[in-house]
Amino acid sequence: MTEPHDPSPAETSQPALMPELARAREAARTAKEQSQDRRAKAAARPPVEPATEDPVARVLVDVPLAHLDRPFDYLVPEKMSAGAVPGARVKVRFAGQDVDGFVLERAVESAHRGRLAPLRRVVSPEPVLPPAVAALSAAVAARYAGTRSDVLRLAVPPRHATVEKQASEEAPRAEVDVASAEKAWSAYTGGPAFVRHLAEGGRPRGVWSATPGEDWPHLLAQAAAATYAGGRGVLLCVPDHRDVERLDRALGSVLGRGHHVVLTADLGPAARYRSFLAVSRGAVRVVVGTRAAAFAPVHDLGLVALWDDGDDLHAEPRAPYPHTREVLLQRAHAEAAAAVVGGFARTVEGEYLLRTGWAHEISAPREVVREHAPLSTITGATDTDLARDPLARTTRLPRAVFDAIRSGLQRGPVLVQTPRHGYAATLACDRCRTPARCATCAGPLRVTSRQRPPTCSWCGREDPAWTCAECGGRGLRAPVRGDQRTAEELGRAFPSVTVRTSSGDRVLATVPDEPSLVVATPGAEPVPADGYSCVVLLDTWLMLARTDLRTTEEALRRWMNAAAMTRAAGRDGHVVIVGDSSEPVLQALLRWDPGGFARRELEDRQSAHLPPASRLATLTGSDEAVTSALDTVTLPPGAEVLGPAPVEQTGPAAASEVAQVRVVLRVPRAHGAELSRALVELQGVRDAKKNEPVRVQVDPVALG
DNA sequence: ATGACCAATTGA
DNA sequence: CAATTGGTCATG
Repeated sequence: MTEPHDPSPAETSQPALMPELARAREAARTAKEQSQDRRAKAAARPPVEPATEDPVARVLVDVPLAHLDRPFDYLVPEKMSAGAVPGARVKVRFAGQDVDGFVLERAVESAHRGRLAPLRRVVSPEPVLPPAVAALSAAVAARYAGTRSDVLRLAVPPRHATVEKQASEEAPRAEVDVASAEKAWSAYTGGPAFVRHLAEGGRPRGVWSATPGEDWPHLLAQAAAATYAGGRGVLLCVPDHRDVERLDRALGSVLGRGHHVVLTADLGPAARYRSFLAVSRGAVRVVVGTRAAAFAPVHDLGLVALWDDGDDLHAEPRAPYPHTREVLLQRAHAEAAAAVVGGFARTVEGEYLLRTGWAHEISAPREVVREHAPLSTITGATDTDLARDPLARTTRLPRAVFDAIRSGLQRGPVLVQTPRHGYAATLACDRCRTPARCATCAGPLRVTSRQRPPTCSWCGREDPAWTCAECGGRGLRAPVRGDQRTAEELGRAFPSVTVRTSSGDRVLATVPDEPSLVVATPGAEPVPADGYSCVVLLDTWLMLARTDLRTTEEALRRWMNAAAMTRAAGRDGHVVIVGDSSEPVLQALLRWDPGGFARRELEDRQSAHLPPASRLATLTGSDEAVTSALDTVTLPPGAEVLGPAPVEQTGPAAASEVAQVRVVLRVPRAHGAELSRALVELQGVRDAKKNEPVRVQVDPVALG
């Protein structure tokens, strides 16, 4: 979506696609029928007096069908003229039903040949869908081959009438010290210039690699303040609620009270709508939130900021599955705003923005990074290593890890990151840790019951006589110990120390600056008051055992996010990585080189024709549905069709549902827009024919 | 989705 | 030949 977006022709209501046909049909009806029709209508409803000014409203109706995803014209009764402003919610009669809709614009006349139905009701004159967001929704729908009504469900929160009656509290006058904002960014090459540019009303775009230990909420708040000082609005999106709270506090301390609002889905309907209205009314122009905030109608948008863009929480799980990064970059483009995409790690998409020159790099010189980085070491931990280490046999921890934890506990809190329980439920060789695969189809082996031998989760064959293809080993192990088990073991190894766990739905926000052990799953690490003295990354090989498109990138991101909480080497901060030191990704972690890793990863992806160099889309549905969709669709030149292949069923509903298959469509990135267009057309045709639905996903975030 | 319309198909 | 079913088209 970074390519220039042409204003969609679908935006304006067009004459009926086949006017001749429409006229012929009209003529075919007898004059008698028509006059009866009119008389019946006139009798049923008193004639509406059209508005004297702009009596036509172009309305986007809320129907889920792809071929109805275009504006329809309605007559505005004079009585509703004042309320039916662009962006207002209305009720209209559509195909014999009362449906919800948004007024996109008012017009003097309609290109529609027939009689216009009047608006039924103005639900509320509050302009909740301003033109910029309407255009954004159209662009996102087009990009993800979805419908605008689906996107609008994500973009406009449900109305709350009580809240709407209340006035929004206006932000006070801003007093911002731009010099201190520049100073906050002085560790980064080009940082102060970037901030100055923001304050001066410019639109710089940067991909920011934060140094380890960076107080990133403070820096984002300073960038926001600089933009705000120049009289413009700011939109900041972060992965989860804890990050929102941190950034909320940072904005409060930099901007003062009342200058920003928090906008997340978990605020609840009333508070969410209150925040939304404060923004849409222009009372407040700095917004921080999760992916639900990406569409917030910020006035005079000057900066969009995204933290940790690799976090899959930025991927919307509801159709059409837009990614916050793409939504924000589209906004930066369309609304001429600056953009910053930041993180400790760098995504290949971030690297691609640099490669194409769309954004420039904001990172610290090598010596600054070194100054902030902890001391990092890698220690091996295969069972053969452990067997040679008597201490490891009793504590199940390699000696180096045990020593590092003991030493770290002298100086402060110690974090142990362990892969999530069930993160990879597959089995692995207990000697070399190679994931165990089915001899017949190479699917992953799992243990489904204590009584049964290991079973392939793809083809279902049992494999009682498995041997490792790598080392010939015959022993299998369930690779995940889980955070609870790890915590118990550490408690026994360090009996006098407090052990806390943070994972799943029991996530700790912070941890005090005193000796204690914290066992956390990736992404759930509590923020230490003054840095961890030591961070241990357990079972790194396990995170790399997945077969997803982003396995390596995602693993490095999680490790860097944990390692970034460690004190600098100068303050005896130590990261111990348990894994294979020959792994290039662990070397990148050791050297703290997110850029180098992203460059290599992007090259690999380009040569393998994977995103972001290529654009992928998946079609999922029953075998028949997917096959017929493939017959119908007109793909752009050079498109590849991979599959169909059966989809691994997951979740509780899996057993009851019909078997699903999936095809992957792939085109060079330059043809991405054409692919999306083709898929929109496909969905339109299929919906119109009432075909069995096929799920279309453009740029799926995970592809196993 | 819902409904209207037309043509082809089925049943007596 | 009427009743039924299925495909196509339109929705303002």
